[in-house]
Amino acid sequence: MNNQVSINELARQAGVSPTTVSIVLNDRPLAVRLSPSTREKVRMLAKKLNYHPNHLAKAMVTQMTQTLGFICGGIGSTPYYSELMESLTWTAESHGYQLLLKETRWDKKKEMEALEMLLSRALDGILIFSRIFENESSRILQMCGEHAPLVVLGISDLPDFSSVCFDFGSGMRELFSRLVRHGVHDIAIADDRTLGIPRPQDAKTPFALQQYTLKHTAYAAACRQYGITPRYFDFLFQSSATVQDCIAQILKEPPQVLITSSDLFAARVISSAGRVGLRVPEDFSVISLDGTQFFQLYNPPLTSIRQDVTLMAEAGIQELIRLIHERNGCQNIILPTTLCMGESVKKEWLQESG
Amino acid sequence: MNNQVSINELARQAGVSPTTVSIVLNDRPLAVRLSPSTREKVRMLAKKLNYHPNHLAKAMVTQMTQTLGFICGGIGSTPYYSELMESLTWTAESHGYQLLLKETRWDKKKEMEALEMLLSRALDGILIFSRIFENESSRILQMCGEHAPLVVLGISDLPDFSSVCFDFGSGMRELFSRLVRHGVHDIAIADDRTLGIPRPQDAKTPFALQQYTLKHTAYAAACRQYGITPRYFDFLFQSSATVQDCIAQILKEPPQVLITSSDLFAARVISSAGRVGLRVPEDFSVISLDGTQFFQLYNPPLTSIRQDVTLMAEAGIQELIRLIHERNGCQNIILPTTLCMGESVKKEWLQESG
DNA sequence: TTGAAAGCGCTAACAA
DNA sequence: TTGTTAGCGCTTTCAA
Repeated sequence: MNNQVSINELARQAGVSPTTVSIVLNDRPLAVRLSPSTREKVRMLAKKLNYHPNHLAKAMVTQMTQTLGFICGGIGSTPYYSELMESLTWTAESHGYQLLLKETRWDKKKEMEALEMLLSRALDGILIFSRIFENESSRILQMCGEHAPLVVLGISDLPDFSSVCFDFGSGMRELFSRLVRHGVHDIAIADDRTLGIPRPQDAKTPFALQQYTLKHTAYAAACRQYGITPRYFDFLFQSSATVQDCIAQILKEPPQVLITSSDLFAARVISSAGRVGLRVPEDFSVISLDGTQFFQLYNPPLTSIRQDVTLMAEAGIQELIRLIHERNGCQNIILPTTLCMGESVKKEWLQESG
Repeated sequence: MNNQVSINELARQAGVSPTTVSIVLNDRPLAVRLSPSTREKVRMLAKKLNYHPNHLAKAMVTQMTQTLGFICGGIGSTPYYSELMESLTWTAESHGYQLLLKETRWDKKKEMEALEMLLSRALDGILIFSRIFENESSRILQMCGEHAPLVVLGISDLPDFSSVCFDFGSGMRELFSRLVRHGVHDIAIADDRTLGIPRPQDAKTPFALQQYTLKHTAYAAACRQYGITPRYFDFLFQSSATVQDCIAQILKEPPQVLITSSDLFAARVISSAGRVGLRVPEDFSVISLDGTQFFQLYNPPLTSIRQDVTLMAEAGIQELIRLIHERNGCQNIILPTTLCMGESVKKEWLQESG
C-alpha cells in the first residue's frame, strides 16, 4: 500500500545512519558539521528515490502537525465568511500551516464537539468564529488548556483568550462626520438580530453597550456623538419572512442613509427598492458594514464600512502562531474599519471637505 | 505539554494490558470474547480519566487519517464553490471524515504542490475541483497511484479517474422545450471564457463539443435540437473591464432570454439593466446555470438550471469512500440539473403545459 | 479470556 | 564527523 521509501531504506542505500539522513534533510544546525560529500550524497539519493518524509511519524514524535483548525458557524451562507476562510487558508499556508475546517451552523453543541475533535487530532492551534463562547468560556479554557492555543475571531474582551475583531467605531465616526457635515441626519441601521439579545421596546433609549453586537454599539455611539436620533430595523437572518418584512418597512419610509450589517442584506434592499421605483443612491443611500470583495462587483458597487478580512486572517494567524511558540500572554487585537467608497451613497455626502 | 493519559497508563490503572484496552475501546470483534466485567472496567476508567486516543499514533499504525483533502481553484470568489465546500464538509463529517482545504486560485503549479502536500500527509482520499487535469493527467495518476484515491469534480470523461459532474443537457433541454413551446426563440448565453479555449470567430459554427465547457456544449446542443440560432456573449471573470463590456453588449440589444453561466453574473446583469431602465423579467428574462441558494434570496429570485451542490458533495464523497475501501474501478458520475423556478424569467414562458 | 512483544517512521539524547 | 539506542502511542500478530 505504502511504497514510499522510508528514512531507514534511504540511509541503508546511502550507507549512512538514519540520524544523518534526518539531520541533512531537515537542515538541522548539526548539518553544517557533516561533510559536504555526505550531505550531497543523501540529498541526491533522496531526490532519486523520490523520498517524502512521513508526516505522521514526524508529527508523532514532535507533537506538531503544522495544521490549524478553523471552527466557523457558517461558510457557505455569506461571502463574508467565505472570503475570510479563503484568506485564512492563504495566510496559514504562507506560514507553513494547513487548515482543517469545521463548519457548525452556529450550533453550540456542534461547536463543542468540533473543538474536542480538533484537540484530539493534536492540531497546533485553533481559530474560532462562532457562538461557542456565549457561556462555555471557562469549560473551553479548561479543554484547550495546555493542548492547543486558541484565537477567537469576531468577539472581543474575552479575558483568557486572544481575539481579533474590528473596530466599527472608527469607520462609523468617519461616516457620521462626513454625513453630518453635509446636513444628513436621518441615518438608520438594519441588522440581523439572530445572535443578539432582544432590543428594549424603546429603541431610543441608549442600551447597555456590552450586550449588543459591536455594530450596534458603534452605531449607537456615533448617534450619541453626533446628535442623531437612532432608528432601527431588524430581522432574523434565517427567516425570510422577517427579512422581507424588514425590507418592506424600510421601503415604506426610507431613511436618507441606511446602514446594513451585511452586504447581502444591502443588496437585497437595493434590488427590492428598484422593484418599487426607488433608486439607490438617488432616492436613498445604502452603506453596508461588511465590505466583501464580492459586493464591490455589485451594481451599484456597495459603499461600505469595510472589514478587510485579509487583515483579520493575517492578525489571527500571526497571533495564533505567536501563541504556539510562546504559550502565554493573550491579546485582544482590534482592527480598523475603513470607509470604502462605492456608489450606493450619494457622492457629495461623503466628500471629505465639506 | 501533552498531559493526555495514554493507553498504557489506562491499562496500568485498570490492571489489564494495553492490548485489552485497545480491543475494548475500538469495539474490535475480539471484544465480545472478553469478560463483560473487564470491558466495563476499561470503559468506565477511560471515561473517568477522560482518555482520548492519540489520533496521530493511531494513524501511524493504521495508515488511515480519517481525513480527506479538497483542492479547489477558488472558494471565496463565488457562492457556488463556497456552498459546495460547505456541503463537502458536512457530508464528509457524516461519514466520519474531516476535510483539509487547499485553495489554489486556479494556478496549476499551486495545484500540483497542493496534491503533493496532501499525499505526503497520508490523507485517505482527495477531491479536486480545478484545472489541474488540463495536461497533467498521467503525472497525477502516477503520483497518486497507490497512495490516495482521487475524485475529480466538474470534469467528466477522464479515463483513469472517478469524476462527478452535472449534466446541463437535461436542464437545458427542459428549458428550451418550454421556451420554444411558448414561441420564444431568441435565447443567448453569456459565459466566462477564462478556462475555455477561444471560440472560433464565427460563433454560429458548431464547434467541437469536447473542447468547450459543459455549459456551452449543452447550450449548443439544445440550440441545434430546437432550431435556435445560438448567440454568444462572453467575458473573462477576472477582468472587470470585459465583464462591464459584456454587460453593455447584452443591454444594447437584450435577447428574450439570457442564459448566464453563473448566478453572480446574472445578478450583475439584472442590476445593470435596472440602471438603464430595463426590467427583469418584464423587458428580458435571465436564467442562470448555477442555482446557488444564495441567489435564490436575490430579488428577483433567480431562475436557474440548478446544480444542486449537495448532490455533488454526496456523490463525490461516497465515491471517494468507495475507492478508499475497494481501491479499484473508476466511475464517471453524472448528476441531473433541474429547472429551478425563480422570478427572473417570465412565468408564462416556463409553464409546463403549453 | 488475556498478555507480551514487535514495530509503524521518525527524532533526539548520548556515544564514539 | 557519524552511529547507536530508545521511544512517541498505538495496533496486531502470536502465545499462553
